[in-house]
Amino acid sequence: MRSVKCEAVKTGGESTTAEIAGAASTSIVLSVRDYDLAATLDSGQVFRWQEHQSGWNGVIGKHRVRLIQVRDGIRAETAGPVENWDWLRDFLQTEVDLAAILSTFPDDPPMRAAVGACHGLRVLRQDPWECLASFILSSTKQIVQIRQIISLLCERFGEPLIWHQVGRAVPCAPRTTPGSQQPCDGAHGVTRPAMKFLEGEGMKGAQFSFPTPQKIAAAAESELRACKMGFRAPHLLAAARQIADGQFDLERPRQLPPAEARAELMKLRGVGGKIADCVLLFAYGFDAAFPVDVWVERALRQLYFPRRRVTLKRLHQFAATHFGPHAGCAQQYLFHYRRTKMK
DNA sequence: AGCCAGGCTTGGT
DNA sequence: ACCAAGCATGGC
Repeated sequence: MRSVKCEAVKTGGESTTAEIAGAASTSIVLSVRDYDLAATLDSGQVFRWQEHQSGWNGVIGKHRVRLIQVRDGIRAETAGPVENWDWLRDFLQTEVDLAAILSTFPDDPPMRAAVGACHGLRVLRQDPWECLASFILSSTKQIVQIRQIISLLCERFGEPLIWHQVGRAVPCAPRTTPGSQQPCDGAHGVTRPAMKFLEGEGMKGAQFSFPTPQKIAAAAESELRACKMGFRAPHLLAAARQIADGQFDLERPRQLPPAEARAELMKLRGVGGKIADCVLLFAYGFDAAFPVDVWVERALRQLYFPRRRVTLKRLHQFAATHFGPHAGCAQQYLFHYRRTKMK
């Protein structure tokens, strides 16, 4: 039995429970402990989530979603009715036992400090293509700039989701199904959004799906450069083409042992060791993958090797042996701790 | 092996 | 208001 509470859908006084009854609703509360939504969505794993009026607006696949931290877990609201919320649980990884992961971390002062300062920080599970493309665009960029590039990319190459009805289109009239209560607005075959949040400023940048590899592959390099991605444009274009023409199978790394999956990803243009590690961890769920960026490098040097000269290679060796089977999660704590809580 | 490749932020004046 | 320096990673 899943630890999920289902909320009633407000449709003319009628009360339905999603999932249990197999009916669709536009909101749900995923009950979960030890989950800091803000820290998780703002820890350099994902780049499209915007905080707005004490909630977070974003896109998961073709779903426009608003997430709110509530007492017992995370409340989600969507644009259209949803019958099965597994995609949301998968993205948020709400069924992961965080305490069990933390118990595998090394018991040393730096790790205790990082964990103590970042309660409820989680590792998400992203779509491989979106994750790969995002991290190709991340190289030598700061998080604010990565956000801007991806936002432009989605605006110009993604599908508009403004009035998007998840699943099949619902006819305008007559009304028979719950969750499609609005009168026709002239656009046949779509319904109007159920929630206020789906209109206005709060959803800027969260109105488009992430463009497919096919869509990017068909773009001109100059169009991509116009999204301010600079020298990353040819990298993204080449990677998109490798995937679009079937030369590279995004599902393959999933079935490979970690080292081989990493090597496979590094066959893609614009993907080196660091970006491969990010995709292994954030998209494919290789829990031991340990991406080392400047923040993590600084954290490792300051916390584990103060006043000692250590090569980057040595840091990698240390990381590979010291942090255990969930090193990637440990890395996320070190990253967030160093970036937001130290000096 | 060292240099180059956007553009945004930061800090100095 | 303006300008220079810093960032941060893969490719040649």
